[in-house]
Amino acid sequence: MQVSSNNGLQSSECDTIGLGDKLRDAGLRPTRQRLSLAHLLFSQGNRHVSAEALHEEAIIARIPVSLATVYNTLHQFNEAGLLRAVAVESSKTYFDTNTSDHHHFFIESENRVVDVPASHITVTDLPEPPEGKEIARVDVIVRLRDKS
Amino acid sequence: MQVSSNNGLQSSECDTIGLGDKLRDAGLRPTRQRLSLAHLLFSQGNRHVSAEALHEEAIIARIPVSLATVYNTLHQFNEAGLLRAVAVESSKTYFDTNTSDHHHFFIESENRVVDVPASHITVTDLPEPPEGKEIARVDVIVRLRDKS
DNA sequence: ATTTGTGCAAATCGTTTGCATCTGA
DNA sequence: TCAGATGCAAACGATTTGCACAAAT
Repeated sequence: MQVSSNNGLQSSECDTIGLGDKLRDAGLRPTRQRLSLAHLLFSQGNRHVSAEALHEEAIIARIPVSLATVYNTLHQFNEAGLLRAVAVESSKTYFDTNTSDHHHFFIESENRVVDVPASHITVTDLPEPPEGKEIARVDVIVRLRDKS
Repeated sequence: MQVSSNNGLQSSECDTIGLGDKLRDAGLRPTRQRLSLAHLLFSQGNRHVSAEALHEEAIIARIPVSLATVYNTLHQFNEAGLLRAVAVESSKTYFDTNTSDHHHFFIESENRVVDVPASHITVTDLPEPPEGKEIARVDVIVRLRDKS
């Protein structure tokens, strides 16, 4: 839960070096705002953020970045495989920093996405995909409601 | 007025009488536009429609109905359990006329939702829901991409 | 210097809402 | 009658886009 980020310049190459390479490898220029956002996203364990939430976080951390850039960045990260957009029936889009094979709870009352605890859920008996298609991935959403 | 509130008779492609009862049972007044939309929705087998698509269909079928009413109606049907909103990562909301327990393909290249052929897909090893929550339902989305 | 990213505001898109007008029971 | 439905247009929230400016290579 460390939040304080050096606003902008990162002369200390501790973990921003890794991020820089990560971005470069993904074909993205390691700019200030991309590095900052990447830091917010990837240095706090697995997260599920909306663009708006990340933007607010950035502002609070005194990282000057516009909402448009946050959207751009999230999509670029998503396409680069650094993030994963989660499919939930909600007006907003959520991005998951955990790109490994796993599934989600969706808490209806809070509009919140949570990882399903490790390695639970097994999907078997998958159907044949239609002609000319292949399975890109399988998403399981366990929708939770408040116990009545 | 007819008195039946049984569930035995399903109207797939019959008259609007069955639909009228269906709506009445759901606590919805069987108005012209609701009956017409219900007819479009339920007399053609299982469908996955967006509000806009259904609206266009209605216009083409010379059923005068506003887009706002289509939205209202879809949501009312959804809450009444006559339809099911499908969670896909897409800007639009899709409604499924098949309310039974089943799962979906999502064809990325066409932004289209399709039922998974009967009774395929088994989900096991479901996790314990967090304290105070219960599982409302489990959705599986098999995302398909064009075979490369 | 050239290319790519960024910020801002305006534009878009899907969806919702306010309100005056209709309609079905 | 009269609560409940409908249509329209304006309002809305999330996301995108156009373009001038700034930063990275």
